[in-house]
Amino acid sequence: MQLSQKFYDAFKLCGSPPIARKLHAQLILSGLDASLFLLNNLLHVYSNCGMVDDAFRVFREANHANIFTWNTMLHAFFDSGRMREAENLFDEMPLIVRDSVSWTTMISGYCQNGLPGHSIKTFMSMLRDSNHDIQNCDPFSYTCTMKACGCLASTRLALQLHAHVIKLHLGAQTCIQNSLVDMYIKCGAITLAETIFLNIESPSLFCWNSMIYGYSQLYGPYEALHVFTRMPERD
RNA sequence: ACACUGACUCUUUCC
Repeated sequence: MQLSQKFYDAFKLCGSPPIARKLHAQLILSGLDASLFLLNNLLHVYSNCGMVDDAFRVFREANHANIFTWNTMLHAFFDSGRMREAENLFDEMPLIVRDSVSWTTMISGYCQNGLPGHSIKTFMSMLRDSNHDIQNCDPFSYTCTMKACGCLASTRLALQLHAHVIKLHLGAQTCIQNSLVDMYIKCGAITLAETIFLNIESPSLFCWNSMIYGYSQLYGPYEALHVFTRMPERD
């Protein structure tokens, strides 16, 4: 077995700061810290262990950062609530490097840090600034944006996003349907959620849970329970 | 090198 493979496996298992540091030291000693692939994995390990500063040190010392390096670091900052640093990093990213993952990380990062309004603004920037249409058709960008819309509880915006995903022919994708249902529920627009839900041949667990939540909020526990009993598979 | 980055619901007993 290759040594690099061993590092890769060890990174996958590593969940504690002392082990992370030890692996880092051994990576340097072995000379394999020249491998960007392994450095990217180390970056992810540091991020998972809540060691953002160590992650950033690895990032700065990496000679030729690729898209994985940038995006992993971006996510690391948001994960630890360091939004300003995430923003700075995003601004520093060369435009050629930025991809739909970078944008989606920004959108979801703001939302997870309690700033759904920023998510929407970022989404608008994405549509405006990235000329590549392919980059604007990533379903993950829309699931994250719709989540932010739900947090804002804006039915008006929800309808616009809905029209947008239909126009891009993303409406048949399961994750998009999940997000549409949940977005409308969070906006309190249960009729619109039902319209989507009833048109899905086999709704996912995500959808069912969103509907149950919606009914419980609007009609109380008994109606919610009624929906629950109609689920084909309960867990 | 077919390995590395972002999602969508609920839950996750401190009181």
